[in-house]
Amino acid sequence: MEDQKSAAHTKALKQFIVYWGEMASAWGINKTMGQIHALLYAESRPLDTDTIMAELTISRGNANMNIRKLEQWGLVHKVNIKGDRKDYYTAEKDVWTTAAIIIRERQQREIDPIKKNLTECLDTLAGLQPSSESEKIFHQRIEGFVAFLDLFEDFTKSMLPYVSEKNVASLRRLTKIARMKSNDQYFPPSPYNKENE
Amino acid sequence: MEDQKSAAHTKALKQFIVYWGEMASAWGINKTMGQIHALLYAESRPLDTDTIMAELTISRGNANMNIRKLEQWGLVHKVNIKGDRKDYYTAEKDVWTTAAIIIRERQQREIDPIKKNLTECLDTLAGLQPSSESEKIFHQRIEGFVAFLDLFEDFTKSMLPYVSEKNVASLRRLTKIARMKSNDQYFPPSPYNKENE
DNA sequence: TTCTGCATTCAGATGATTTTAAATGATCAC
DNA sequence: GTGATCATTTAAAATCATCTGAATGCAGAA
Repeated sequence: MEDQKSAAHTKALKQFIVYWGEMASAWGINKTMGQIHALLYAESRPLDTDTIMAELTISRGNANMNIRKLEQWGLVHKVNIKGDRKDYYTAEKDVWTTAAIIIRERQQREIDPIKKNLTECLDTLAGLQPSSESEKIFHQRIEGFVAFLDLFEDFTKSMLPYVSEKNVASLRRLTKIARMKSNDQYFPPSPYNKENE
Repeated sequence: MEDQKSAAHTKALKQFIVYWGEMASAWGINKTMGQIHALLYAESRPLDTDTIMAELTISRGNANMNIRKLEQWGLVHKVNIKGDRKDYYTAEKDVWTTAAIIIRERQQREIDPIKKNLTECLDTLAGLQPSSESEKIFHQRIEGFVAFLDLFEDFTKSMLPYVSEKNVASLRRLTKIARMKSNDQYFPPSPYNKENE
């Protein structure tokens, strides 16, 4: 059952894991969690904890903690193999579903609570007559930001279900519509050209 | 010129700064950087370093470092006031432009290099005849992921310039289109209901 | 029941990031 | 030139997130 892997495959897999781990940090996911996910995403068959530990040279505790977090998120699923007491794990394989899950988690854990707080903060101000120009402006700024979070959430919720590996083409079409409608082609250029380092 | 602020305003401002700082962490920006940005975003007039230091109770070095980072990102601009040697700073005020800048930075610093690496990784594999089923699958998985990053970038670049405070309405329309076109209303539900903690 | 094989938890170790405080640099007024 | 004012850099300290390894828990086998 265990199929032989070429050296190139092994090397590429290792790199893939490293890169995915790095990217994970960019998405509010810790390195190990990302690497475990990469390993499971790349492998066709489910792996057990010991294999994961060995492959990534991490401790059992670390492996366990992060596997469970991945399970909670819904990115990884437990698989039971009959006649074997060990737990095996496998990853969700559709990248879009994966992205949707990650975005949903971040929304829930990081954006929603802040939106709630800011809305409260706004309520406090709402009753008062703004006593000065700067108060009025401040008020507007918070409102603007909350509106942004709202629309962003709305947008995310609309877009995510729409995309999956099955209808990437449709998304491309939508992207094109957006681009056409966009008369001012403003995409702020990076203001500095990696001058140093 | 200095206008008096009500207690409610001051309290709300403090909270706003705290929340923004928290949210910043979720976006790959450190807390102080986020708080300075919040302060400058909320204030109508430019502030100098000493005011910022006092307002956030942070050291000069810390203030300086983070102001400069914000400037490099293009989220904050230096303002010179005639007859004053001090530098004053003010923030970009359009939330969408702000979001666009943040996303662009993250794209550049975190996603692009990984995409480049993965593409190379893929090139290595490309020449080889896949020697087994799992190699073929692995190959497909990386391809899938790179395609995802490509489309994501493309999408981001299309959408961001399109949105700004001036045309939020158009975005709403687009969101509606997306929602209508989306026949399968799949938005993965969170698999766990904050059972503990 | 006890033993075995895993899964899970947790206190402390490690390592990364952020912050500070003090030193240095730059520019202007005199 | 000198002193004053602010900006910038730096090394070391503080803080924070992550990881480990040993202890504990739990379920099935004998």
